[in-house]
Amino acid sequence: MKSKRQIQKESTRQKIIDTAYRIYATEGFSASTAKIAKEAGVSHGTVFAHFQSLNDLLECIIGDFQLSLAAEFHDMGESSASASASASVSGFLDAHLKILIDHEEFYLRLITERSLLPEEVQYMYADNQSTIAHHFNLLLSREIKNGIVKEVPVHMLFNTWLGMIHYYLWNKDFFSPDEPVLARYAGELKHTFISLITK
Amino acid sequence: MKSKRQIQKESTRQKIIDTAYRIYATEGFSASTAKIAKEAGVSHGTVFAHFQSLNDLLECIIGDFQLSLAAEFHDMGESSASASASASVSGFLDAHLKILIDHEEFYLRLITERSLLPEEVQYMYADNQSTIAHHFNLLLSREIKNGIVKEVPVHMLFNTWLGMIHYYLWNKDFFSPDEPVLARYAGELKHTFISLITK
Amino acid sequence: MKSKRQIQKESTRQKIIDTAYRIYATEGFSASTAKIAKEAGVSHGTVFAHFQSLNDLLECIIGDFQLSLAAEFHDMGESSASASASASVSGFLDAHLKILIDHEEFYLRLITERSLLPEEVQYMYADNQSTIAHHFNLLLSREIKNGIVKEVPVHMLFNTWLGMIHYYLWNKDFFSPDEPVLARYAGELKHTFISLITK
Amino acid sequence: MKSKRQIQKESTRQKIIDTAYRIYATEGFSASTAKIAKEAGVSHGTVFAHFQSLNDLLECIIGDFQLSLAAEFHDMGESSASASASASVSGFLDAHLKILIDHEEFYLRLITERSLLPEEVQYMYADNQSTIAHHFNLLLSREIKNGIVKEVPVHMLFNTWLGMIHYYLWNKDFFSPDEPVLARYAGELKHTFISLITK
DNA sequence: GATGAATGAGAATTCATTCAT
DNA sequence: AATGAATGAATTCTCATTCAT
Repeated sequence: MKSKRQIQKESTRQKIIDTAYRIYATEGFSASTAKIAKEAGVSHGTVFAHFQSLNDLLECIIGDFQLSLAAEFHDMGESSASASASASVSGFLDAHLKILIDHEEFYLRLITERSLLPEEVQYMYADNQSTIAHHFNLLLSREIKNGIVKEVPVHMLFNTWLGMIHYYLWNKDFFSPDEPVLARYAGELKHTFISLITK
Repeated sequence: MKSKRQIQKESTRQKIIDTAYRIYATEGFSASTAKIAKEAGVSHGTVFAHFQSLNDLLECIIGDFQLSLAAEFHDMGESSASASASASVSGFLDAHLKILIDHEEFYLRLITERSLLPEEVQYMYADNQSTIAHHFNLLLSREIKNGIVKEVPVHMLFNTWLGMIHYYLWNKDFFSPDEPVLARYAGELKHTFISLITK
Repeated sequence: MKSKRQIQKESTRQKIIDTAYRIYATEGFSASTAKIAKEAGVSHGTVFAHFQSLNDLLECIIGDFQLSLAAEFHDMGESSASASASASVSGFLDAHLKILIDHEEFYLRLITERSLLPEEVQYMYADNQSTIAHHFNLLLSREIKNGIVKEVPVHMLFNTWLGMIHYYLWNKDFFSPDEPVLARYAGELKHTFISLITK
Repeated sequence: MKSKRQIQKESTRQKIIDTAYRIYATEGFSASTAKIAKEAGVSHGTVFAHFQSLNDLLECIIGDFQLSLAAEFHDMGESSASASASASVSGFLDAHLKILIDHEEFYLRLITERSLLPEEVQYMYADNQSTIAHHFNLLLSREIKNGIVKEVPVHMLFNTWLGMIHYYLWNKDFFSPDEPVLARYAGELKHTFISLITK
């Protein structure tokens, strides 16, 4: 049972988190704490009442993001596993792309402005990738055994796939400066990847 | 025949450039001009005596880097063209990797922090990539015609290759925190890529 | 009812304003924000917490000054109008001089360094002069009609009067280096002006 | 007999002086020594080989200006004295205006940016005015004795005249922002002044 | 005598962080 | 718990001045 005060506190904290997420997604991680406070409708000091430092805030925002992404990846894995027989690599790639497309803006900031982030945060996502890697690898291993996919170490296939996606995100300004990149190139990316991995 | 003063001036300029290059490579492009001056053993003002502004310094350092990289890429293309008949994709990938391996640290910063850099510098990057893409595509087109490489649009092959490399660079801390990544994974990357693109 | 913090904030702001006013009056408008902060007993950053920029500070200080001067000029006009029949040029000049005498130091800086000030501030000056010109011209027009004052365009009479005053202010160091000029020469200035304009 | 070296030296000095004068006239006294050197076609250090400090340069430039102005005023006085009988106040004012019109640009900088100048220089012109004042007063005294000009202390008449002129110069941006003020208002100024001083 | 590279003391401004309220 | 005024270190950049060449 939470006291009214605790509820209030958590609501404030959430307001800060939501605002920070939104501002970071749209303006990048160099946004000032003062701006976040203002947009969140709280005082500047309140930010530091909830987060010891800017680093803490970043860790929280980015950590939360990674967690929610991980959860989506997990669900994705589950659903493809539950429909195991019919689970296809194609369907998996679609699901993966969909998730990234849904969070492109923030994800893009994360990979393009990584150097602005505190060290603790910079590599958080590493853990995260393993969830998706796991399911991906299961699926691919089966296809390799079935003789459909080339006999390439599955982790390399995964890295190739992620490399392609990140390359497009990272060069968004080149590929698609004014609208989301992933949605635009999803088909081409998937098609190329499948062409490459199949015998 | 240079006067002593000209030599000294160029030496100072070079000290600044070298120091800036080193600091940018190790700490990233947000290093302050004051720090560069201090490490170079010159006064803060001297930096601005040689470069009108921080942007100018960045343009110079990054521009020089891009130019030297472009020159190396060009030579690489030439040598593979001169040995045209025997020119192999494999050799090309080796050459490409070698160049990047030689400049890994700075190249890593460049691709990691590109979005934080002034616009003028960002364009250089794009120009540069097209040089290598050109040679790469020529080679691959031939191999496709020869029926060795899969019929995938060559630009996608290029993007896949660069994606892989950048992915490993970008995740250096995960793949190889204490030593250069590319040297370590060059073989695996090349092998994977060739396995994928060949029929 | 103001909270303690509001009072303190305003007190700090006032400290900055007062100090800036004093320093500008004594040393001119090229005084640095650091100096103002130090003399005001606040940190340098505090100046920018209260004023977005140096320009804003100048606008505030000078604007306030102009406004208070304008108010005094306005009152002066009113009182001479209310006593319309008996309103004399002589009284008007006395009132005008009195106001300037009260603010001689800052007014001197304003007319001496106007060209160095940001544009926004420069316009204030012009507006201000027109207020006093208006009342002055009304009075003089009547006297001209009455045949007391020479038939010279009233704007030229105004310019002559202001020219005389500004000339003495501008040459304070020559006329009266150690004490206010206007107080010292008010009588002579007024007497000369009246002698000149009367037939 | 000057050695070649001395001649060279003086020529360099003169180049600096001429350039400084021109730049100060057109851009104001905040022009940097580096710019003056560059425009003069000499090295930055050369400026300081000829003038111990920026202040020295300013003193020289402004001093020279004052001297040449004084010389012109002196000649003006002589010519009006030589033609004594026919010398008129009107002619004198014309001559005075003409000299100022010829040097309006620099003179304007001198009176509008005085606060940027070192103290030693700020009041130089005081001495200068006495030359013209002398002739002016002689002429006016005679006219007063002749009953043409009002019996007002001649120094006040002089100050009034100078006040008018300075007022127009000082407010050039208001009276005539894009072309010289004095030439434009010379007639009006003179006419007003004469109207005022005559009985 | 002339050079011009190097200097270093400022200049305005930003911003995460603190703490009395 | 929330406030927000105050802090001060850090940033880029300017410029008169010096001195080895």
